[in-house]
Amino acid sequence: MGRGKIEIKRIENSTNRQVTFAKRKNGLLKKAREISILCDADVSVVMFSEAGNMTEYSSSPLIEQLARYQKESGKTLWDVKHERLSAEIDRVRKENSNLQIEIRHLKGEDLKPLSPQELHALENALEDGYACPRAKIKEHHRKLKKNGRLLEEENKRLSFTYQQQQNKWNMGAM
Amino acid sequence: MGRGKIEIKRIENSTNRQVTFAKRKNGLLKKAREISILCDADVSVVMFSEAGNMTEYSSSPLIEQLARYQKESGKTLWDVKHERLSAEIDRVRKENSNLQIEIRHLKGEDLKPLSPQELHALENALEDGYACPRAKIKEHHRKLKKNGRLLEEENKRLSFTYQQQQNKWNMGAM
DNA sequence: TATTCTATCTATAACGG
DNA sequence: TCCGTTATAGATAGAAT
Repeated sequence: MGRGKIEIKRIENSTNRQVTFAKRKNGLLKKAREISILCDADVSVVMFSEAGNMTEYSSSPLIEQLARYQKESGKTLWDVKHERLSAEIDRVRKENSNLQIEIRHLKGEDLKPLSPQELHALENALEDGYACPRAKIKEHHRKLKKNGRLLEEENKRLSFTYQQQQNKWNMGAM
Repeated sequence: MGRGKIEIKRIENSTNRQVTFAKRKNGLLKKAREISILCDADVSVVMFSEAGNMTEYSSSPLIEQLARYQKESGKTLWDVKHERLSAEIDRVRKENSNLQIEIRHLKGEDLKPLSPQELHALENALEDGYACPRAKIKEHHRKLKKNGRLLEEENKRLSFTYQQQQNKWNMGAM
């Protein structure tokens, strides 16, 4: 819905991502309210933006819905919490370590333990679309500098114009 | 949306109410999935139909989102015994997210938000010592292939020697 | 009761300020 | 960043099956 169709995958542009979040957040809350009213259902929605801001909607106190959830699902949220949290820490730590390895590989370090298949995948990651990152960075940097120069020039022009204006006024005042 | 506009109030006809619940439930779940993917957000939805049937969607384990909810909202859903575990998860998650950003930068993506200082640092990371990772990878790959060939040759030599040995023994036994 | 159809209504992507 | 607008994609009410 919108001027163009979009694919459901992470929006790479951070500004667009935030804008879309704000819009869709409201849409989701509206839908949640509507279904709870229309169909006499209990609905809770809890959302965290990337930045960690929380939004919640709950047609009845969340705590009650959770109690109900426990009863229905047979999952004892509180009791097994410790185990699940520990498991999650393990998982996230492991992910962390994998990410660090990936970073080393992208920098060309620690390649020895890689299988030929993995090396191929790594080469592809660097070739397909990404080309040489260094070149991309340099180009981006150049662009920034260029913009910087343009702004400086504009600045000079403006202050010159301003100076002329001042001079005119001063002349008039004499 | 539909053949006619409807007012947002309890649907009195019980059959319609259930049909509408089934349809809108799917719609809500779809929207929840979409926003979590598009905007990299954590989203949980818990719904109970009138009949008490539960449906849940959670982009990450519900338990964690509840822990997070508790922290953000200041509402105590249960004992805070495990706050340290939650804090640790948050910490490692945040680190993960930073690592993912670093990976994108190393691949030359998402450079726009970087300050000139950060760009310099990134350039240095790629230049100092690491050179062009792609070249390094290729070289490493070449070496592996070469080693592979050497091992093959060594293998051939060994099996030839072994064959000779066997022949000798066979001769002796006859 | 669940699914399918489709006319119609709603949400929202892209854009402009 | 946060509105408002508009064209278009998507959701769904009502009906049929």
